[in-house]
Amino acid sequence: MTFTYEHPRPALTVDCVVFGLDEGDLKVLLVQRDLEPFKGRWALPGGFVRPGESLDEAARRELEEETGVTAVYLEQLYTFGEPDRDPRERVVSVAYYALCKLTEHGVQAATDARDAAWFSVIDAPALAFDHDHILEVALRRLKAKVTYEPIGFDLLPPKFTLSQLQTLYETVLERELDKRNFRKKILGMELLVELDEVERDVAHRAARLYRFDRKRYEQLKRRGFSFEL
Amino acid sequence: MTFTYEHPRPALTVDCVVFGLDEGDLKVLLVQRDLEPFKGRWALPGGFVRPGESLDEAARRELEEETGVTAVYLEQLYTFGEPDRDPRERVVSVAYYALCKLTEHGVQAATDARDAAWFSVIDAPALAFDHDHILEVALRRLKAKVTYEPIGFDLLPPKFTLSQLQTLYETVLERELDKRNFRKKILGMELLVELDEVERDVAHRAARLYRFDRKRYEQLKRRGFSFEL
DNA sequence: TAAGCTTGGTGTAGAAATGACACGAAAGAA
DNA sequence: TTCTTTCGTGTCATTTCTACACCAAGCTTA
Repeated sequence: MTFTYEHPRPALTVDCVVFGLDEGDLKVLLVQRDLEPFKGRWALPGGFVRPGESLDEAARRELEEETGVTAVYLEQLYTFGEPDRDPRERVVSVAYYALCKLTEHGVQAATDARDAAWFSVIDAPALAFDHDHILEVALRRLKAKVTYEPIGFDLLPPKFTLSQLQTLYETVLERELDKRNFRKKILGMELLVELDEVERDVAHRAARLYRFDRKRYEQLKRRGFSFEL
Repeated sequence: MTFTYEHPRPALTVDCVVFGLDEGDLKVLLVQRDLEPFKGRWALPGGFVRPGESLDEAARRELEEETGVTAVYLEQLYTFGEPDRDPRERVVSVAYYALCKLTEHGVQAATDARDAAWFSVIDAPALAFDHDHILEVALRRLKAKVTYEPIGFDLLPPKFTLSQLQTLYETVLERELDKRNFRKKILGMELLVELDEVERDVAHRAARLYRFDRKRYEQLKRRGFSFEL
């Protein structure tokens, strides 16, 4: 079956930059291409937008299909449409970035569908197409976004310590933060619920666990609160 | 001549939200549709992306063709791809927003190409397709952006007074600012050059004219300066 | 079981940024 | 010459930011 139009149309794809957090290491999920062009090179997971599905849906579907990851946070990043970004033909790609809890999508993603694997963003390999550029834009956006919206929680397990949270911010922002000031700021936002529970199996004093109160966040956001770090 | 593909492809368009400033009034440039669907309704200027042209180029070209406006500032906004946003067939639209000096593209735009006209954003008519929604997103983005990047200058003539600049911010942000604090902040950024010139033909004390030092802005930006208001 | 190691958890003070506030000067209009 | 309008300017109180250090808890190991 074929489809015919009066004017040429670019192919439309979605690509996803999926971030995960492994201790003090920011990781990105890549898939290895098994077709030309760029066969064998690593690339962002993505694929064609299907009829009847929205762009968001396409991004979520491709991510799930190609890597098995069901990301919690997914946001449109930018649309890349340089005429020659794909050597075969014109392809316009709507890029998304996603955050997911690495603990839940651990190493098995590497064996799941195709060849997917997590790479440190600092030493990721050279990617296919203009995906290096897309990754760069995504990183810039992530850094900007965490400073004024509490999206970082989507990178952590549901229960976390304040130290983990601080490490997250330090990792993403690539700078150190003062422990006391950080705790003051974060707790002052009143977005965290202190749990009656502490860390387990650590070789030192166990830290208190917290969870992110998403409901409260939605509330405060509607009332126009800001969440700058 | 026709074009045939193995899979269905959405049509790809660009749409532009063009902002202009008329004293204390933020305006948006609209065109009246002369074809079904939504014939006679006002809509954002835009059109199909042509082969060989980038998305940015397409936006600039459509804007120029449909309205005669050559906007100074143009930035990609968001890509809208709900399957049913166009009743005829699937159309994915990459939306841009643009800022231009209304003084240079005054009322003549209304008579130029087709039927283009400036509307106050506060009482713009109901638009075709999902353009109301796009306009809303553009406004939100513009408000956010002016608070941390000095893009507002692209809405003013090359030489302007501090009062004009303040009115601009007050208009876009929809809140009043303190004159003395505003001047302190703005001049403290060292982005303005004081000219040896004052306003003319005003029925009161003439104000000093300034111009935006774009070179210096690029410099400071590279050095990581921020420009929060 | 005592000493040691590691991380958890807490407050204060000086510096900087913010926000509120009022009046004389300039220039054209009446 | 008087009136009207906008221009242009500084200070002070409050809030926010930033830098900084020590004891407590709990496991490890000698």
